[in-house]
Amino acid sequence: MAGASKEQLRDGAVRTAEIEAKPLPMTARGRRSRQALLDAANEVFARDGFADARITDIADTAKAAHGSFYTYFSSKEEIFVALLKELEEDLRSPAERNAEEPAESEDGQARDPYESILRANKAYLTAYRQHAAIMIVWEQVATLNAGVEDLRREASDRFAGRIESVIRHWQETGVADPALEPEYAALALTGMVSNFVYRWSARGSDYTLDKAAEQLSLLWANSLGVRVPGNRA
Amino acid sequence: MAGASKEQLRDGAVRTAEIEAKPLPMTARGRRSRQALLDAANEVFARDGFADARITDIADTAKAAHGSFYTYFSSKEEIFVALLKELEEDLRSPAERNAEEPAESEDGQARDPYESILRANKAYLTAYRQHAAIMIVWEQVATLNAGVEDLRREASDRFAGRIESVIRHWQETGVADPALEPEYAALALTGMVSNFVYRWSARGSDYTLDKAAEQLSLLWANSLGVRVPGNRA
Amino acid sequence: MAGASKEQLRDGAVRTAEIEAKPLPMTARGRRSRQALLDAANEVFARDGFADARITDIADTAKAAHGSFYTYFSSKEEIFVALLKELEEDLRSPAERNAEEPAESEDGQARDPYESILRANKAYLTAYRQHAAIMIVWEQVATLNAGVEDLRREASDRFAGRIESVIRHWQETGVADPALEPEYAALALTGMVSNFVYRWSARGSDYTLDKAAEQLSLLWANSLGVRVPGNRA
Amino acid sequence: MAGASKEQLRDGAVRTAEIEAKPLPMTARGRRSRQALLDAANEVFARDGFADARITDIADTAKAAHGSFYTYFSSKEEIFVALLKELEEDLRSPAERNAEEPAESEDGQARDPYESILRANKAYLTAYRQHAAIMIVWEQVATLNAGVEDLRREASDRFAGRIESVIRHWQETGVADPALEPEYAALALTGMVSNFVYRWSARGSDYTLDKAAEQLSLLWANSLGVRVPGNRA
DNA sequence: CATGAATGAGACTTCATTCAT
DNA sequence: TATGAATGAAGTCTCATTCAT
Repeated sequence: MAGASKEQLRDGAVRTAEIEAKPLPMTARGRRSRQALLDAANEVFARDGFADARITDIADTAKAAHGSFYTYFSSKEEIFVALLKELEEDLRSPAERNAEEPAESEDGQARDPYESILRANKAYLTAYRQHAAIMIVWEQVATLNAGVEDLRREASDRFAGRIESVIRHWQETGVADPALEPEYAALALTGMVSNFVYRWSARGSDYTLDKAAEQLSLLWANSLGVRVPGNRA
Repeated sequence: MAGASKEQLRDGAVRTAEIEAKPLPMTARGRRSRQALLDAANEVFARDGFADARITDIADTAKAAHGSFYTYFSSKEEIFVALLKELEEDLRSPAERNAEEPAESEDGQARDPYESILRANKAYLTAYRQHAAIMIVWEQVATLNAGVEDLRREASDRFAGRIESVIRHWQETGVADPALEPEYAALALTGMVSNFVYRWSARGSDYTLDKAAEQLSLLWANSLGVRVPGNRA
Repeated sequence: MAGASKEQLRDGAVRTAEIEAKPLPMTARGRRSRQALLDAANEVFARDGFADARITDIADTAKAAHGSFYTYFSSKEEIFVALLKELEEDLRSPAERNAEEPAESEDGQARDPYESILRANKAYLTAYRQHAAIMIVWEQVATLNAGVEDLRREASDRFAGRIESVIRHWQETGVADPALEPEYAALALTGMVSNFVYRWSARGSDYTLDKAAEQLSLLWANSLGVRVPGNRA
Repeated sequence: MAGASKEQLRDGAVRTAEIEAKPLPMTARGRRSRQALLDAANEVFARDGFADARITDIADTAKAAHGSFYTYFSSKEEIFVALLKELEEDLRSPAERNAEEPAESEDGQARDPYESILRANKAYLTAYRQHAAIMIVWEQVATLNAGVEDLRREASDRFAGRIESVIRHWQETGVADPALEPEYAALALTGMVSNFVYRWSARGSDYTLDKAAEQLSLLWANSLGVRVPGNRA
């Protein structure tokens, strides 16, 4: 009478209690095992996608017994979400730390708008590239699961929101085209970059990162009406 | 998706592309059954995504016996591809027929570039909107299966390719920024639109289609350096 | 991604729909298979009890593939309940048909009260004996599952209720001790019989059915104050 | 109860009876831990029944590590038997001490038979009531495991045996109906009481203990032919 | 002794696919 | 062709029990 039976018999009332996330391990050994499973999950999800990833494979890859998986996670969903949260930290560092830097360059001058755009795009492309496989899976799963969808929307809204205020600021200071709706523009332009890198990763294209960053930034700058140094009047 | 499926997808990456073993039905009754299955598949894929769609559900939705499915299709992949081919016809009509029109308006004048962009975007948004759910699934499956991936790349390359030549033409005629690489720009801009409509569908946003088309076209025109009528110099 | 995954991903909202009982089979072959599973379940439950019965064993006993079980039942609980319902029919026939007979014997005389008791007890013992193993399991499972508990209570209340009115009638006609509360007495006396037969079955006792019926009836008659023919004044 | 359990129960039927391998703890701390596990087991068995009780839960409830369970007990069966032995002490005190009292009341007169019955029933109902949940589990497990079955039969035989001699004695002294077989009567009447209290516990009935004791005793006395003070001739 | 992590056998379920009618 | 029952491989999850610290 493995598993299901108890719940079924007792109307689930007694022990169900929603989806109680497993507690973090207390010992160092436990932490190592949990981390090994997360690393393995990253590898397996990246390779097989969400739907085809098997818990068995994750455990095997982590060199753990099947059952050990359930010591730390209660489902494929749960480890996937845990993985994304870990990933977010990584992404926030390179991608956002940059944006949080002062708007001035080293020489104390206000940073040139085009240069800001270029730096941001380069940072984004770099970060995405590094985690491309799992990012793609993330995008795929987003449509299926509310929790994941939220994480994703949150992440992209945070980014788009920052861009939106920058655009607004540039409009106020006469740098950007006032005919644009900052909300639409921010959504469209951030989407342009993420879609570009997605397709770029999906096919084995041979665009270089620098060239891509430069072209995307040029489109971005033009579209906003931001002057690009060294470009035609 | 028990067991078999994974293998199929994997093998599919290698072999699928041109299977389509089952012959089209000869009798009217047969054609009706096949069409019912296709319609049902559209509904089920749109609702459940590819991985979670069950052949059982497709058959049930089509009010056919499970076994009947195999009279017309030999796998989930096959009916999915058949569905996409049907879909492409629909998409080509509104979205591309437009683009295939002569570049001149009725009065014999060369069509205004911005107007071209606006028309194209509006047509694309309209078509995508109509088939949003299945388009999203298409995008998801693209990474999993080579046959589907090909269909998808083909479709978007066809579109991006056309844009690419337009840009090239506009650069030659001094309408568009010569600093742009047409290939990058076409990929990025078509991606911008498709990503926008994707996110737009995913959330229940309340942007109107006209406003969205206008803003996207404005960004697009600006980014290329195409003059927008009635906008600041 | 077998089973669980879909439900988990989609919040269970779409397809869960409570516990939709499987439809009865449409073909004769299907009916035969279903019946074979029920018979097998009877055998397995009787031998192993509810908790230790394995679906695998039921399927094997019925000479069906594991998966076939799920064509007709969706869980161990469901087949168990189906089995009990079938059992009830059997029990009702010998045990109750008897009680529903006219209160007069063939010669047109009002039936002797003691004789009524004896006949009822003998019928009950006979029926219970025949299905002893599964009845015991029924009693065990009753505490665990609300649906089964209800079935059981219903069955015994129906029996106790009938006894209660008989006692009341005998009290009114001066046959039975008026100091008794019919409700308590009915519960206690029906319980006495069912408990007796339960313990009797559990151990391999060597009491004979006739002797047991006679002794139980004697206790029963005495306790109510019903005169027993041939007994001391 | 994954896998192992079934075998254990089966083997248990053959071997269990006298295992009790683990030695009692030497230190005070050890004794406290053991007792905490027993108390926890009582709670968990009462709530979940035997088959669904998990060692994990027992350990958790006792606020002990899972591993600690095995310091004191080597299986679910073992702790269950240990628990029953503890329980028996409790039951023997109120229920049997009473019966072991001299058959005379304080004034030196032989105790009235009806009064004896009433006292015994009241004591039994009280004791059972107090431990109802675990008693029910006991009854259920009895069919599964020989060791437990023995304990149970021993307990009820001890009780029924005593009743049997009382009946025999009353028959010899002309107090009870000589047509009764003392063995049957004792089994049936003790069963009547235990079944009554069982059903009474199972449903949330509102019978009072005193009323129940009185009615059961009345039935009991009547059935034996024992004169009930204050009742009709 | 206590702890909590690790193990793995075993049971459950699903569903694509085949087949007899 | 249509039907619906049968099959079984594959994957999920649980939990008693062992073990290193």
